[in-house]
Amino acid sequence: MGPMEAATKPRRADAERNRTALLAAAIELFAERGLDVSVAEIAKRAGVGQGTAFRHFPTKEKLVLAVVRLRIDEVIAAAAEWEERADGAEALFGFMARMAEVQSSDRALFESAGTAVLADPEVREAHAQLVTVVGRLLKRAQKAGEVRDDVGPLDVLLLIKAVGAAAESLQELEARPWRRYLGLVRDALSTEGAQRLPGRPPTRAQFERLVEAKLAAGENC
Amino acid sequence: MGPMEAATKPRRADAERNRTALLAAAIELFAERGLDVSVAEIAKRAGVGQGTAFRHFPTKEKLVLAVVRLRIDEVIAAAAEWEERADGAEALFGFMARMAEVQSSDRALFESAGTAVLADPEVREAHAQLVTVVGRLLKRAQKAGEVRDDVGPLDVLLLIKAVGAAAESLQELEARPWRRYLGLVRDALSTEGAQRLPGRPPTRAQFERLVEAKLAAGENC
DNA sequence: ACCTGAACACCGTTCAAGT
DNA sequence: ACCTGAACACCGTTCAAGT
Repeated sequence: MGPMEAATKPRRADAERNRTALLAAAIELFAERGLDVSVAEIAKRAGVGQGTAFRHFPTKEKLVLAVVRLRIDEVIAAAAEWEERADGAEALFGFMARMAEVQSSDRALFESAGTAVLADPEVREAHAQLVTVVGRLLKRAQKAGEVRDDVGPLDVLLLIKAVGAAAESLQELEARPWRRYLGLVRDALSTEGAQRLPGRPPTRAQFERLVEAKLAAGENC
Repeated sequence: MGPMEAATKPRRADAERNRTALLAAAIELFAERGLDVSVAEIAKRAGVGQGTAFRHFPTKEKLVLAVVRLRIDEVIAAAAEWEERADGAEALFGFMARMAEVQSSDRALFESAGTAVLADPEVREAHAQLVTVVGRLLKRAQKAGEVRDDVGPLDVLLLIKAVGAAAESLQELEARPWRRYLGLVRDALSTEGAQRLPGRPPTRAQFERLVEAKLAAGENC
């Protein structure tokens, strides 16, 4: 193994196997029954002792965050795809639809979207990447004159979260309830009939400071 | 006491006092530290044994629902006020701003907005009232030609939830972050530049059926 | 009729003992 | 170096004993 792979420290073969088994079990169970499945059950489905689960993920939250990280990577890939496939508003809303769907199909990503997630360094980096690529999609749609100028990439991500929140109550009622609220967001972001917006677009720098302040203040024993 | 007051069954004096003390303590603690404060702590602040808490509210969820019910009553009152004070879009968005603020100041209302809340008969009735009065506000704004015709009162309530979800991450960053996203919703609901929306406005009848289906299926041991 | 605190089940987390 | 299951603390809920 070359020096480039130093990032992922080498693990014993069984440890590596157990880790991936735990992640797979967690993904399955979180998607099936939400975030309140017990770690004991995840460990059982993965075929390991519960002590092993806590060795790999020292807290349940860390396990959730590992799953969230995988989902964000998925979403980043989708954004990159749309960046090549289309342009302007089409690419932006194509991506937003994809992310809304991922969010609806897995509550893990949604429930922990925005707030404490950024405390985890890995998730933080993935989030930064996501903001960057969404920023590119947004800028192109704005340059084309199709999307209003007074919103930023973090607004876009928060709006996807908003769409998921609205659609959540209608989950079992329709196939893709988020389509309706994404339609409203499309009209909201359109340059047509855009009124002056209160406040300024949130920035990643602000987000970072907010997280650091929380980490400093919160004595999460 | 006349036959009209049969709704609220009479309680012993100490029971009545304990019940209100519990509710007051719950309101305080939920607002301060979120829904994860323990019932034991609520009981302690109310100055009663924890057994007493469970006698009045047989489950923690019931206690939360009682608080939610009070908040909904508050919001209904605000809607009625705006109905008298103003007209058209002004009244609708004045109300929406008020509800967004209540939602931001107390996570209890927000976290349990939309889904399982309607299983509780009291909350269900309050919710029905809320939908009715919001429907009136909405209809007037639509008649005035200021708000698009293809949305219903439940859309409005879900959009307020959405605004709260978007603003949540920015809570400590700005004073009233929801104002920004309510601004976007205003543009989305405006007749100006409204594109055809996928799906149909959700109805209360659908909501009721959804809840009944959940109650029938869910064997919440 | 209502109050109380001890007792129970469950879950996240830790750790001594194994390989 | 890693695995394991028993043990601990905490929380929602129940209940026998009190008034």
